[in-house]
Amino acid sequence: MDSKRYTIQDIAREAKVGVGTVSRVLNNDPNVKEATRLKVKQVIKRLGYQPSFTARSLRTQKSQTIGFIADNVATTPFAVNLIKGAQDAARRHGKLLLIVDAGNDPQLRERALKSMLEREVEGIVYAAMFHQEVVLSAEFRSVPTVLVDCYTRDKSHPSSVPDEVQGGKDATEELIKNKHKRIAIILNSELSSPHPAAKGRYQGYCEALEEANIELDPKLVRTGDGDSALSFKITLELMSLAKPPTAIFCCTDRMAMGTYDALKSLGLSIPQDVSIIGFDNQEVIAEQLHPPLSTMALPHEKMGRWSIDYLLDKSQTSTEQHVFPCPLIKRASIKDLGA
Amino acid sequence: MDSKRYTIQDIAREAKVGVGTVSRVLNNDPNVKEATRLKVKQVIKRLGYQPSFTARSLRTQKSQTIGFIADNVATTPFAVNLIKGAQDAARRHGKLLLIVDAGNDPQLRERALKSMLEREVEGIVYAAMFHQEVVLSAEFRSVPTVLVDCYTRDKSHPSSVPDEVQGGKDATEELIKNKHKRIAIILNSELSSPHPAAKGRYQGYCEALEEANIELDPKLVRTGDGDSALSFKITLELMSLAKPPTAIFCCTDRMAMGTYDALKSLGLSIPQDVSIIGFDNQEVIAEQLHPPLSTMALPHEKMGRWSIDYLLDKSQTSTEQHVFPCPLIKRASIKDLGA
DNA sequence: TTGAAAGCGCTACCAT
DNA sequence: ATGGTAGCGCTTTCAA
Repeated sequence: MDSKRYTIQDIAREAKVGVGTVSRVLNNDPNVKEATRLKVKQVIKRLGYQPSFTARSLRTQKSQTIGFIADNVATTPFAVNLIKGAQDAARRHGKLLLIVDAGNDPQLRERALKSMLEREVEGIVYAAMFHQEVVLSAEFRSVPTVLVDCYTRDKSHPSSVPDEVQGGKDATEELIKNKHKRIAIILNSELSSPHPAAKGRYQGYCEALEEANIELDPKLVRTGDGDSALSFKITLELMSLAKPPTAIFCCTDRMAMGTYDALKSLGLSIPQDVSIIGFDNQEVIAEQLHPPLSTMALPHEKMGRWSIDYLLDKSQTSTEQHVFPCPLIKRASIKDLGA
Repeated sequence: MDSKRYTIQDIAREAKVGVGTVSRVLNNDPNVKEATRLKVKQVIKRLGYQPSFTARSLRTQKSQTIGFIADNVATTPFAVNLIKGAQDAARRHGKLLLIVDAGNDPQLRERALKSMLEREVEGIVYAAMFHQEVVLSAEFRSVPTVLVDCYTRDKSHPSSVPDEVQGGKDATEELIKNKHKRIAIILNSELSSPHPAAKGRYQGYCEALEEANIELDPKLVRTGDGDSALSFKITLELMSLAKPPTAIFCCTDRMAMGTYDALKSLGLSIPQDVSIIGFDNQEVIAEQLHPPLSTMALPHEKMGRWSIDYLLDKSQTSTEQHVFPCPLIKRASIKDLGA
């Protein structure tokens, strides 16, 4: 292994210059004669010298490192795009990410923060794996912190969240555009739950219906739990209505799986008999379903990217609450009734 | 924000002791009088002093940090358990993970390694997101490196990979145990491809058949591409055989989705008419499928955990190539023909 | 048991 | 344009 690390002194001695000059070469200081620069660079290359980030950090008080605390990556794998976005942005800025998954455990979260603070991170991004309100300890005030897919009640930290209302509205409008009038919605949780997703998506659904002058039929709004099994059952019930829906808005791609199954078990085909739109764009489902599922994408990658950019650029000066639109991903689960 | 960070000097002055003593208290050195220790601890607490990791690292040449380079987390979300396992192990050892997703780009990979080396990481774990051979630059020899879900041809780095053969064998045996004799297999890639998964799982399938004295029927072995669409088509063909299979081993849960669909479109039910076993235990599929899919789990979390433990404990002394078994996850897609 | 002092490898300032 | 030097905040001798 690494027999011996060279230091800036070794380079200086070998190149017969002062350490200051070596440092200047390292940092691309223009005040170095071209000849000297070349000479130094050569020695650096020959010895395979690697500057010590630690020493540099100590001196400059900049770690070039950002802490990323996630609340539960493992259980919500499709949210990894959040990390991908954050990481891409970090790389552009020349930073590295110290990532820890605190698994929704407040104690782990504090310990992670502490470890990161010790390492003098330049900031923290705290990411929830689904849209929710969070409460952060006061410690988070000691370092610039930006929130992703979550927010604090007092909006004291900058945050970025998906636009659930617009998503719900656009999904419904897509169905309306295709001349559907009897549009069922299967919510992903109780409207009374604290999670903004169900509430927002439902509100968007209502708004779209209203603007299109379609009367909301309470029989067509049902409450699921986000999983396929219950959605299967609900779909069966929906289709046994006197006037069954021609389209179903599943507030979760996972629920769409159950709905697909139920419809097929009834001998109905998608989208000929019933059109479906999902939400989340959980690729492994939406792309593998038969036919591929049209759905609203969560802007995970964009939110991740934004969080780093904002942290580095403006988190000192404001606490913007940024809302990202959820784009429609068209696939093949919607039929145009007007055609 | 952070008005002013205190240093060890501040604490020493305030507690009227030398910095050495403060340092000793910080590091739980037994050679400190209890009274002094208490006094110092009090000042530390009162001032909210946080030791600087950077300074400590510089002095001790230990960063307490490990680099984790992944080749493509984003496209293979179910492999995040790998990160989870690594991170849990790291926490137990009091280390933090510097994670970068190099997205299968060798150049990014080198840059990531360089950044990590600068930060004086104590080691690197390089993780592929599916089982494969990798070629690593010589740079990786300058720091302890352990491989996960991949290996180098010359086995010069310790590595951990899933036991594809055992997985394929156990999957097939589970079917045989349930009295199936006509067992089809849908491979996830060409046998000639460089990926060990298809080859290993197929080998396990052959071994299980042979040990049970079941003759292998070439008509029952088909080559898919890992996705549901092709698997759908293959399943249709399989079922139109003169003697169709009573069970299908899908080498990928995603392919099982297509198989489910095809079977249902034929009016066949699972597992009454045909039994299915998958591979990967991609939870969002296996759990949401109807009925839930029995499948072989990839030992991602265990491999991740092992990689850190091994790195910290023994990577200096050997280059073990560790093979982890793939456990069977029983759900409801297999019928016992003997019952 | 404790304090003082010497660095860890680097940057930045002050001379020259 | 360059060299010398003083720290950054800590740990670890060495003396006392």
